[in-house]
Amino acid sequence: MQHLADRYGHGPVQLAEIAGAQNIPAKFLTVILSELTRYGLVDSRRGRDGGYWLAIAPIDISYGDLIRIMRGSLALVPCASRFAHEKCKNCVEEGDCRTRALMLDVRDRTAQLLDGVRLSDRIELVPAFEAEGPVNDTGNDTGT
Amino acid sequence: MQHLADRYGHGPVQLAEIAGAQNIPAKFLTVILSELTRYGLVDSRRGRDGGYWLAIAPIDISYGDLIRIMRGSLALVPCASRFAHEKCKNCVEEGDCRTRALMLDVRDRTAQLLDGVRLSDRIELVPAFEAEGPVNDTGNDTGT
DNA sequence: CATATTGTCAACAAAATTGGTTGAGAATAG
DNA sequence: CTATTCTCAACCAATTTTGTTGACAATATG
Repeated sequence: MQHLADRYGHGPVQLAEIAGAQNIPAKFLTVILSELTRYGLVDSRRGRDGGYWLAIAPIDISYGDLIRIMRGSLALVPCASRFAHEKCKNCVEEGDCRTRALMLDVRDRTAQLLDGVRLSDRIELVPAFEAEGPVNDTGNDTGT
Repeated sequence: MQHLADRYGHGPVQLAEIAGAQNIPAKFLTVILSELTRYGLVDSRRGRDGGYWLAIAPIDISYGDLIRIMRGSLALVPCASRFAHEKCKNCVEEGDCRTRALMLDVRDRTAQLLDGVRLSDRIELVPAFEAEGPVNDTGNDTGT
């Protein structure tokens, strides 16, 4: 999606290009892209010079929308979804569930962040984690 | 865990009691409780009048800790974990990954919330979702 | 029209995860 | 020594994730 957002307005992008950029098997990507197309997020054209492009301007779609469309909800548990609400199985009464109360809060915070970021936004990149250095107790015990 | 927190200081709680309260097969709960015991969150005693109790005072353990101990990390994707960091497979370079940048933010927000709530805290309960009423477009389109 | 190109889609399948069961112990109290 | 209660490894079944296969449909070009 981000790849398509970057190419928005520049005509169709071909499967092979996206697959290469995303390091994912081309055939598998067809499944994903076809799904996105069915969801209406992406348009496509077949044949020579065919490909995929965003059906919606990247400024008009947030990361929150994306997750809602593709995963059904931003919530971590079904009972904490605000729209696609569903009872968790084997759970206590919802009105008495402390876990649910917390998960609703987590969902709301996540939504507040992800609904504010559009596919067109320049996202502040974070440097890669320093892995397997000679010594790695560099004082950064920032939590998990 | 919440059940054990409520009973903290009142001696061992037996498997059967927790299984009943949590609506979960007793035999399955043994697996979970034994795991919690191995993780050091819970202590246990066998034999008559045996049972489980919290190894740590409920005021000294946050929901964030709980999730870190049991799931390894608060992050939704391995590369967004601050402590148990791991590369996601089939992913682009971490330093270039916008998804990771967002997921790190989500993790931080989640941590800020869950690290601030202790097992001993009285959690504001949320009324159960109104399900399957006669008409349910009650104007609450609050998002998913 | 023929052909090469490129997406579509249903069906299958391997691997991992989730949710759970079984059954043989081992500790503890009485 | 017996009843109670937790321990733990080894399964098992269902589901989800992560793909693969192959036949087909649309499009552009010559």
